[in-house]
Parts: sequence; C-alpha cells; structure tokens
Amino acid sequence: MTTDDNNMGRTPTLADVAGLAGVSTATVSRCLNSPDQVVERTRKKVEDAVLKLGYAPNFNARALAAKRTNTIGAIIPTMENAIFARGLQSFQEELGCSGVTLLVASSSYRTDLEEEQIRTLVSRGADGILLIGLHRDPKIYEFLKRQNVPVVVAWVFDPNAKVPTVGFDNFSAMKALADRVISMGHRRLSTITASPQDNDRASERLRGIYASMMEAGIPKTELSIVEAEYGIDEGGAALEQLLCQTVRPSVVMCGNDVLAVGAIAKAQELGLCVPDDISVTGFDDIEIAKISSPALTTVHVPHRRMGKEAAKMLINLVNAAKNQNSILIETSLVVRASLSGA
Amino acid sequence: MTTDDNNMGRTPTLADVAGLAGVSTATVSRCLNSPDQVVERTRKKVEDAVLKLGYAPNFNARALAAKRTNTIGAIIPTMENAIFARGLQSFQEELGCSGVTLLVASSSYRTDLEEEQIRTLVSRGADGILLIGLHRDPKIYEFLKRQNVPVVVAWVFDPNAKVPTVGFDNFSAMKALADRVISMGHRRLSTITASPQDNDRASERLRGIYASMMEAGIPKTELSIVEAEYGIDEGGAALEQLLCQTVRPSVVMCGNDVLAVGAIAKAQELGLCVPDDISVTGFDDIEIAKISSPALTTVHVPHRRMGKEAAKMLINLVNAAKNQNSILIETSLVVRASLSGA
DNA sequence: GTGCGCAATGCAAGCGCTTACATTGACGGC
DNA sequence: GCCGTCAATGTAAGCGCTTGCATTGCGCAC
Repeated sequence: MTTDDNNMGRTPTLADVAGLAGVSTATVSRCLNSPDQVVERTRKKVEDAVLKLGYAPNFNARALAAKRTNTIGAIIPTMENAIFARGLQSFQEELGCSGVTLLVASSSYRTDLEEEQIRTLVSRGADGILLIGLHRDPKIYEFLKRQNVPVVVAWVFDPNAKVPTVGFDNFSAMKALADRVISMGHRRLSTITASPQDNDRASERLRGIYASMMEAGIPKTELSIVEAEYGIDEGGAALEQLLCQTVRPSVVMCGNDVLAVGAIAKAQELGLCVPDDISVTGFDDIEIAKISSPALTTVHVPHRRMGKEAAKMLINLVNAAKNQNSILIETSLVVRASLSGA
Repeated sequence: MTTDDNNMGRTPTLADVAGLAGVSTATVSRCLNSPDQVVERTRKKVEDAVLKLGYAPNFNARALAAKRTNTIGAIIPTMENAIFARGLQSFQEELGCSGVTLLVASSSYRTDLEEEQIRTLVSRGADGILLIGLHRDPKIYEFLKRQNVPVVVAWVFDPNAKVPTVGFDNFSAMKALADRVISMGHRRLSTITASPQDNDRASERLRGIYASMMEAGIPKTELSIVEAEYGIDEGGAALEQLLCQTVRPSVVMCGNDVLAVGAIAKAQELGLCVPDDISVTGFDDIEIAKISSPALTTVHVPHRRMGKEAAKMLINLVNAAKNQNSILIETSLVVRASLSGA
C-alpha cells in the first residue's frame, strides 16, 4: 500500500480518482458530467474509485473551468417573516426541478447591504439573480448587465421596467382595498407602512390609498401615516403612536399582515374593540391572517405562484437569454371580520 | 484605443486591472487582500483601474487558489416558519461581524435532501457548517471530518456528542412544561409532534413528556400522539384528529407554537373554549405566542442567543481548529392563558 | 563611494476542474 | 486485406486567482 493513493491527508481530487481507476482525468470528468459518453465498463471503474475515495468534486474549480455554476441567487429583504419565505420556497422548488441550486441572502431592507450581496452573488458566479422590488441604484442594473447576469424582479409588476418583473400591481391592489374601506364609510384613515423611501412596494401601496381617497374626494390630510419596520411588536408600537394623535382614525391599513396582527393585539390590549372601535387591514394573506381574531381583512397574494413563475423565467433567461415578458400575478381582496363600517 | 483593454466583451479580470494599472497581477491581488503591503501610490493606481474597469473578483478562482472561502453554510429544516429564521438571522449577523458570508439551504425536514445539501456546501468550499439536530447518518459526520470541515450542531445540547452543540435540553424543557401541566391536574394528555423518527428535538421532547408522566404515576397510555408537519393548518388538522378519539384529552401539548396556534384556532372553530374545554401549549415562544388569544403557554427559547453563540463557535473552529465545548442555552417556562387547571 | 538590509514588487507555479482537439483502435464495406 | 469512420479515451491548455520566492532599488551606516 502506497501512502498517497488512499485515504490519507488531502481530500481526494479528480486526478486521484483517475489514478485509482486507471483512466485520464478527462474520462473521470465525463463520467461525472455526461456519463453516456463513457462506455459502461470504464464508468464502473470510475464509480468504484469515486466511492472508495469518498471523492466530492470541487465546486469552485468546476465553476472556474466551466464558467457555469447552475446556481441562482436571490436577495430578499428579510428571512424573518413568512412573506418572503413562502415565495422563496416555491422558487427554490421550481429551480430544483431544473437541477439549479438556490443561494439566498437577506439584505435586512438595507440598500447598501443589498448592493454588496449582489456583488457577492455575481462574483460567486450566480447564473442569474432574483431581486425584490425595482427601486435601486441604476448602477446596479448596469453592473449586472455588464457582468452578463440576468435578473428577474419579483413582488412588483412593471411591464416597462428594463428588467422583467413577476409580481402584482401594488398600487391597484392597495387601491382596491382602500376603495372598499372608504365605501364602508371610513373617512379618518391611517396607515402603518414600511418606509416608502427605498421600498417601491410600500410607496406604490401608499399611492394606491391616496388615489382612492382622491376619487372619493377625501383630502390627503385625512390620512395619518406611521412608518414601522415589519414585525408584530413594531405594528403594536405604531398603533400606539397613531392613537396619540388628536383624531383617532377609524381604520388602520397596515403594510402587511404581520404589522396588522400586531396592531390588533395592541388595540385589544388597550381596551379597544376591533373592528367596532377601530378597523384593521393587512396585506399578503399569510396564515395568521385567517387565525387572527378577529380574522384579518387583507389582500391575498399568491406567493407560491409568484415564486414559481419567477423561477421559470430566470431559468429561461439563463438558458436562452431571450427576453422575457413581465408576468402579472393577480391579487384579490379578502374581507374578514377585522374591517367593519365606520 | 485598442479593442481589448477597455470595457469590451469579457468581464474584466485581475490581469486586465494589472495591465491598466501597469503593475503585476500579484500586486493587484495584494491591493485587494492586504492593502498595507502595497505602497500608497501603487494602491491608488490599482484602485483607479479597478473602478474604471468595474472589476469584481471571481470568487471561485479566489477560493480555488486560496483554499478558503470565508463562507459558512447552514442547513435548516425549513425557511417557512419564524422558528429557524430568527436564530439564523442572528447567526448571520454575528458571522457578518467577522466578514464571513452565510450560505443557507433548507432540507424540508428530509434527511436525504440534507445529505445532498451538505455535500453541496462542502464542495462549494464552506469553511464550516451549521446543522440542526444531531440525528443523522454517522457517515455524514465521517465525511465532514474527512473533508476537514468543522461542524456545529444547534437546537440541541449534548456535551457528549462527537461534535460541539449549541442548544437547549429538549428533554428537560418539555419535561418542565409537562410537570407544570400535570401539576395543574391534567391526566388525559395529548401531543401534536413532528415525526420523532428523524428528529431528535421531537423525540427528546416526547421523552420529556413521558418522564414527567412516569414521575406522576400516569401510565404511558394516557398520552395520545398525533404526528404533523409544522404549520398552522397542520396543527388544526391534527387537533381534529385528536378530538375523534374516544376520550377527549384535557390538554394538547404541541411541538411548537405554530402548531399550537393552529390547534387553538381549530378548537375555537369547532366551538370549544380554550382553555376551559381544552388547554393548549406550544414551544419556542415566538411572537405569535404572545398575541394569540388566548395567549399561549409555551417554552421560551432564546433563539437569537443560540444563533449568536453558534456563529462564534463556528468561527473559532474555522480559525483555530481547537475543540469547542458545547454550550447550553437555558429555556424557561412561560405560562399564559392557554393553559388552565383540568 | 560601497555594501547591506529591507520594503515593494514581479515571476511563475499551481489550485482542481473542463473541454477542444488529437489519438487510438474496432468494425464494416469494398 | 486496406482504409475510412466513428465512438471511446487521452492530452494539455487554460479558467482567474494566490503566494512562495526572486528580484529590484532605495536609504543608510560605514
């Protein structure tokens, strides 16, 4: 027994396998990547050697040589709530069907971090990237184009964007909800929203509320706005802030279900009855919307379908590089007990 | 203007930067990795070239040459609920402090998938790996050891395991809860749990319940068990199943808060009053535990601290390779309204 | 002025893999 | 029996980077 061909020291390489199997590295490589090019007998020898050595290919070397990673990256604002997790899960499942691995990073809603992570993903050789929302420094899109990395943007729909989008119309969805709210007699409106600054979903939804108010002839000033990060406790805190104001709003439209559930809990804690004293609405229709008490009026977003479509589109782009048309995901109003007439 | 030194075609490489800056590739590399080895004037030239070219280093090439990726991998059972997400978030934050990137994969609670993903992470050159729970094929641990990739296991505590763990004592935590439940007079017990088959957290917690029953002289048969995947709807379905049995349990101890919230919602839907007709307990103490109505009796797990400690430990292992001692994360009982006397 | 030490830089050998191209040899048609 | 064909395999040139070692040239002590 020699000292170097067996399981001593270094982790085994392609060359080790080739040596053991008595073939060239090229043949081993072919066994791994396109087995049908190799005759049965040879393949068997190679497979035995692989097993015996416990060989695992070095991904980085492979990526370097092949200039392809079969990897797609996604950057989401946060992993901490179910909203993105669910869409991402089906995104991942769909990718998996095509043998593509998903790399996830979360930006904590910070554009600087996001930018850094985009660079990281690119330099890791992601064949494509999924981003949430369109709003970001144009330089990033240039960078991506220059690096030849296709991008799909999800969670928003904009057929005129310079990158394909898979998502819903945040403006119209929220406007539809606001229309309903206003039609039920609400006039003193309020909203708890993520900062619309760097967040086009939030700003579009806000626009939706304003548009609805305008149509109903309600002055803009009738909407009180509190910004909050997404979280149950944050929703509660935001509600308290709203209640401090001179006129108490009759309804609070929350940027998502998590905020809404927090707001409801806090309202109840403060002795208010939802919806009699104050109505609350959410956005997303995640599971807690249904089990909240009172159950949450919200906008249903088919996250899974969105994730799946985004994956398909990205795979197409990676493979064929032909342009893809943006896909509109339809949302729907779900009216439940947390909303009542004013 | 020549055709190849500027921003045409290919993405720029180290050599391009070196050419533009009029230095060697080694110098450029040093500028990027240990700037203090390079004199100011040279560094400036290089930085200008980098900017001008929009150069981004090729991670794979770097990893191949340097045999280090500054990357740590984590495989969690699911991204779909907040339980792991939160621990992972602080894990990531802590890693970020040391300039380490996190790669996340989710195994959907499937051991075969997990194994595959471990191989993927290793072949991607992860410097270390975080795993949830100890229970898995010993071969995997051997593989990891052979590949020289340090591992930390979280969510469980076992000082005798062959790998360091950062977690809590699932057995004792659940036993403490069961002790409380039983001390309140409950005798007809039930539990909704993940399949304890491949899940040591679940099996330990189950053992905890049995241990408590035994101490109280309650026969094992008094515990009805329903297995369910983690999810609100699944919790509801499991509850229905429990209610079909001849004797209705007076308490249902759920494997986590998500199941518990689902069970509560379903019970209420069926016209039962919680806790008067049936008590419900959870595990984890995530945010919804507090806002559920009635609020959930559960076991508080400091997920953030666990994530942070795991990160520190893994970084130590990667750097120094000295053995680390397992860390016990203390849990605590949180008694809220969902549990009452039998 | 000479020589030494040392900081700054360059040279070039890989890292482990893929793949275009070259080589081999078995087989069948003539 | 010869040769063309083609499938199976081998050869070797990179992929873009890091890094040990060699080289350069500067400042200083003498």
